[in-house]
Amino acid sequence: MKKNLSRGRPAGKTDAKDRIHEAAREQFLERGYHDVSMRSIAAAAGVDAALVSYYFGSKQGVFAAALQLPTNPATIVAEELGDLDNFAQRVLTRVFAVWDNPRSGQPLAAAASLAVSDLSFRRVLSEAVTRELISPIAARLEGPDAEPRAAAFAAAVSGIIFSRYLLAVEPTASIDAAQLVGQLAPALQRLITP
Amino acid sequence: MKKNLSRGRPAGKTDAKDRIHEAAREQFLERGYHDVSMRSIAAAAGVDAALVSYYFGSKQGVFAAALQLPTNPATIVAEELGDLDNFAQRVLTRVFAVWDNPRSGQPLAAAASLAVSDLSFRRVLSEAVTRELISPIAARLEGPDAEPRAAAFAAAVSGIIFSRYLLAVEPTASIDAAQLVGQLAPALQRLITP
DNA sequence: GAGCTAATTCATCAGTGATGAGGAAGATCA
DNA sequence: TGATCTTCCTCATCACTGATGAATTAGCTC
Repeated sequence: MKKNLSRGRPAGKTDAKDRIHEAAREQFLERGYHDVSMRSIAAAAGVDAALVSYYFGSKQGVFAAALQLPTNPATIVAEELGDLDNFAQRVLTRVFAVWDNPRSGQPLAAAASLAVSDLSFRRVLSEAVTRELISPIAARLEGPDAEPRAAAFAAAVSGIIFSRYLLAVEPTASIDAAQLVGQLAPALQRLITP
Repeated sequence: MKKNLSRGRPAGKTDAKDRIHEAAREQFLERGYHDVSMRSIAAAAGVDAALVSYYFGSKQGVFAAALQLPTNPATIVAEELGDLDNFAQRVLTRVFAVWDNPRSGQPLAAAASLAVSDLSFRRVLSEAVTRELISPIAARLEGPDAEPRAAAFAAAVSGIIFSRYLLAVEPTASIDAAQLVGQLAPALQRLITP
């Protein structure tokens, strides 16, 4: 549409890549993956659409770069794994804190929702869950069936996340986090220390 | 590409709509929503792409029609709601039976994964979960916080589904259904009858 | 047979992600 | 200084996508 009439490298320092990154992050967080286009990102950044490909390779590339996850869920587990008493309660409390915070929760939600619909992302996420969440927990558990029990715990937690943040099922989505912890923690704790 | 040279209504009875429906179902189940195009459906059905829109209105329309869910999850809950003893165990057993069966599980998985990535589908599914799953369960529960407790139960169950069938996290994805029920049922039962 | 409706293809539209060609500025090295 | 190379950037274009209006033909009703 709008011809720029200035081909070639512009004079002075260049911040186009940062502007693209910022515009991409804004749009992906607000509108999700499929409702954002290369061209809409480029337009918001005041740049030709080809430049997005030039810097980030592909749409998935921009997405991955824009949503650098600020809080790795695995670190939560690692930090709380010290002792297993009230493990469920502490993990849930921190999980809600992260996901309820827009700065960290929105990117996580965007990434998770893409993972469900995209095969290659799904494989990455599924392996990460096993490697960084389930295995460390299982290593601390006593008794038989450590691995499946840890997996059951992870599944339950991800279900809460799924319902509250991805599907937004009421009343789970709107309820106070502390109250939710109170209701869930005892049952989930039983999964790992029966 | 291939010109047909025969415009207008063809002679004889017409089964084009059924062929489209069948081709759509096949492709959606095998390749998911985004990797299937109107044109690929039409080609498989031996028909012009515009005919798909003509019969089903839109891509979402074909999708919804093609994946008429063969087993409504709500009926499982309704049928098991008779008494609350071992409710968790019975529901889990039936849930796994439905999702492990490809005929019913694949469409459910396809629908769920689209719901996560598409806003309008998400609203529909989220309201359906509240209306058809949580509210009926809550109505049977005694004590305070019936609604949130029912929601917590639904969240936990959907988490198992999410991990096992959508993300396919190991070992939850490959483990025997009966064993999974044994590990999960007691904890989940506590959510609805503490 | 006249007219209406249903079924079908075709042409076309605006939009998508991606890629190669080319141009202009800066960096490097003689 | 100048020649060459690399980086940054736009433009044109490709093969697709979902969608829609026009044209065409068959069957139905009166």
